[in-house]
Amino acid sequence: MESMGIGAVAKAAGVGIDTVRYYERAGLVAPKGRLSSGYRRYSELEVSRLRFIRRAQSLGFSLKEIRELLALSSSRNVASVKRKAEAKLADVDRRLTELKRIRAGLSSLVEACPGHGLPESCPILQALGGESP
Amino acid sequence: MESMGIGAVAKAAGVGIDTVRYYERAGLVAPKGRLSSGYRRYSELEVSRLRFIRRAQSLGFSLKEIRELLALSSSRNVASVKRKAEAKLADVDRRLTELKRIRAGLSSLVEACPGHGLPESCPILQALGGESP
DNA sequence: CTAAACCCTTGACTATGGTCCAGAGTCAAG
DNA sequence: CTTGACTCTGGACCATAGTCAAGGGTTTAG
Repeated sequence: MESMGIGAVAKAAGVGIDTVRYYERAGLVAPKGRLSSGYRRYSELEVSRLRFIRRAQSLGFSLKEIRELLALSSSRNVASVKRKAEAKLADVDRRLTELKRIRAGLSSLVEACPGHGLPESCPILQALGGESP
Repeated sequence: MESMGIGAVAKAAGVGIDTVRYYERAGLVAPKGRLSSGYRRYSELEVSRLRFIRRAQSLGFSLKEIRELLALSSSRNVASVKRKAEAKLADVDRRLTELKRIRAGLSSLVEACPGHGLPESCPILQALGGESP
C-alpha cells in the first residue's frame, strides 16, 4: 500500500472522511500530495499522525494543543513537549482532586438520605435547596 | 438586601448578566419574580443557585447535567431524589475512572521522558505516535 | 426634571469539533 | 464505454456555552 486515498486513510485511522478534511483545515494533517485531479494522497505517515491526534485527544488535549504538540515534534524540541505534557498532567490532577471532593460530598449525602419519609429528612434536598453541596 | 436586580445577582455570583439570562433560558435559574416593568428580581436563593451552577461546572458537569441535579430539589419524592443522586454518583465515578486513566497515561509518559535529546528518546511523541493501549 | 445607570427583548455572532449535503468531476472494473 | 464507487469544493448545520449589539423602556440620584 504505497499511497492511499482519503477514504482509506480515514478507515485506517478510524476516523471519518470529513474529520480528516476538518483536521487538514485545522492545520493538523496534510496529504502527502495530490493527484492532478486534486485527489488527496496519503501514506502511512499520515495514518500515524491521525492516530497521534486521536490518542492525544483521548488524553485530554484540545486540537489546538495537539497542533502545538505536532509543531514541536517537528521542531525536535523535546523539552517543550515535556513541559506541555506536564502542564496537562497538572490540569488533570486538579480536576481529579475536585471530582474526588464532590464524590465524597455526594456520597455522604446519598448515605445520609433515608430514601423515604418527609423531604425535610432528605439531606440531598436540604443541600441543594439551601447552601452549596 | 431583600431583593436585587439582575446586575446585582450576577455580581454576587460572579457571572455576567448575559450569562444569568442564558441560564434562565436553559432552565437553570428563574428570578424570584418580576416588577411591573418586567425587571427581574432575585433573592439570595438565586445567588446560591448560580454559585452552585458555577461550582458544578468547574467540576466538569454540563449545563444539562446541572439542570438534572437542580431538578432534584424541586422533586418532593424523596425516594426518586435518592435514586437520581445515586445515578449522579455513578456518573461521577465514571468520570473519575476516565480521568484516572488519562492521568496514568500522561504520568507514565512524562516520567519516561528525559526532557532533552532526540525526539526518538521522547516517549510522549513515541507512544502517542505508535500504538494505542 | 434630567441624566446616568440599569434593564428589557430579539437576534446575531463567537469558538470548538465535527457532520452532512449538493453538484460536479474522477477512477476502476467489466 | 458504462456504471458505480470515490473524491472534490463550498457551505449549511448540530450542540455547547456563552457574549455582544441594537433600540428601546425604567429607575434612581442629584
